Amino acid sequence: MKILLVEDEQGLILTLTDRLQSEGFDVKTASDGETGFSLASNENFDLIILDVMLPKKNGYDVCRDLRGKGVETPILMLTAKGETIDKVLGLKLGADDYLTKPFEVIELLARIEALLRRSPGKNQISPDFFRFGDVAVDFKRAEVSKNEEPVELSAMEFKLLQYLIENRGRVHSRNDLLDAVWGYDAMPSTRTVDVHVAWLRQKLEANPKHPQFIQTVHGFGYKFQD
Amino acid sequence: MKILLVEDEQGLILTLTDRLQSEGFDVKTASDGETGFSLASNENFDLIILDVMLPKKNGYDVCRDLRGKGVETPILMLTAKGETIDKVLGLKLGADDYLTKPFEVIELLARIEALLRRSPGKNQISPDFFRFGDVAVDFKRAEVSKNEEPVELSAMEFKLLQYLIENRGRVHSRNDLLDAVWGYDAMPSTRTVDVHVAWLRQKLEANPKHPQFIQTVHGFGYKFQD
DNA sequence: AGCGGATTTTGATAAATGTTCAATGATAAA
DNA sequence: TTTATCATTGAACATTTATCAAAATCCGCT
Repeated sequence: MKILLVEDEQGLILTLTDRLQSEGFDVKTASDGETGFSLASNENFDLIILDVMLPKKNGYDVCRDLRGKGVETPILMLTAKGETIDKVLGLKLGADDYLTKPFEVIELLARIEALLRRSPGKNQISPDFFRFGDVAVDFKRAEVSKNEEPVELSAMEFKLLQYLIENRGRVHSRNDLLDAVWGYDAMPSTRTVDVHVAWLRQKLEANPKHPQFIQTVHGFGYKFQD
Repeated sequence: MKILLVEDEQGLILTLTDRLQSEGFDVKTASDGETGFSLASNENFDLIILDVMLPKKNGYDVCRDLRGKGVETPILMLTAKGETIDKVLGLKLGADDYLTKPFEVIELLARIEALLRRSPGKNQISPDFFRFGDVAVDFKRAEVSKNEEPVELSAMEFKLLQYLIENRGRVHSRNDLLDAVWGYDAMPSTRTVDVHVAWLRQKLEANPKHPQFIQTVHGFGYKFQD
């Protein structure tokens, strides 16, 4: 589980990062609003912990703008004491929960747990469904749609897509893909994978020339990133 | 499987009803909260799809009150974009899942399947009558007619048709079909299924060369889609 | 049991569809 | 700018599916 912590108080960052990591979370931090916003919009977190008072861009703005961009990651806001009115504001802007400083770390953990538990789909064990951009993939039915329009994928295209999605975030060399998806044993070198990747981009990406999800990692191979 | 759809947007009602019915569900609709509530409390549904914004009584209230009355039918809430906080509220009130508008219909289908799979008494009742194109199938009598003219199907043809219809929408590999319809254990490879499919198409499709209902999914197998 | 017709299976071949490969041009790193 | 890597294309190639008819099987009947 990946958590983004947006907080400027150095001490709190250390305490929380430490504790969260020891709870098994993968933690990234940003110490100002702008950095937080860009991290949150470019990477897929399971939860965002967002302080209200931040340099450059305050928590409310970050929250509102993320929601405006369609980011649906649960957000837990941290407000300073006496900002009662602001809690409501935070919730209106799309936050999912809030916590008033100072707080007990254990309470934070409890709320995190609650938020992660109630975010459906995210913590699904066997994802038989996946959505990215305006593409929807149903693994059970071997069906893909884009903006409600069914997209026809060949069997290989579908298998490749499935593999990339199931192992998203990681880079796969062409050979790994040939091995994992095609079952070929280290065929010397070939453009087969490239061609299939190109087809997938053609059919699924908004702008195939500049793929947003099916990315190439120069010198290494390909990866899926949402 | 009976689904109650509580939604006030006429267009969405049509789209969803249509699709859900073609997936084999028995769909009833209510276009305001009160009607939805009374239908849900008086009849036994397997699933309720509940919009949040509704005339007369909003989705939250419907959800809370149904749970308060002891109705345990799984509820899938539809929230408008940006109502993030409301999702949580919905879950607190006893909803089982939610989906944010706009969504891809196949995502809704996937979530419905997941919810139904989770729910206990999932003994599916297969209808004893089915219609597609100008074909009518009577499962009880094992009779098929096309344009009122009786069509003679052999036993195997009929069983295959029935299986495809009862599991419509899903793709079945030849082996799955051999297993499910013929009861053969993974016979190596055979043209049996193909031939039977061809016969069904010959007898039932308007244009057997370009089947409208009994479709082939290259690389995967066959599926029935209406 | 044996016969005859209907049904089912099978394998061969044709048709449709999907995949691979190598050449070429484009792009990114050094 | 140079070099390495990647994207794209179309034609050759491979696989999968449709169709057909012969062979095998099943089934009701005597």
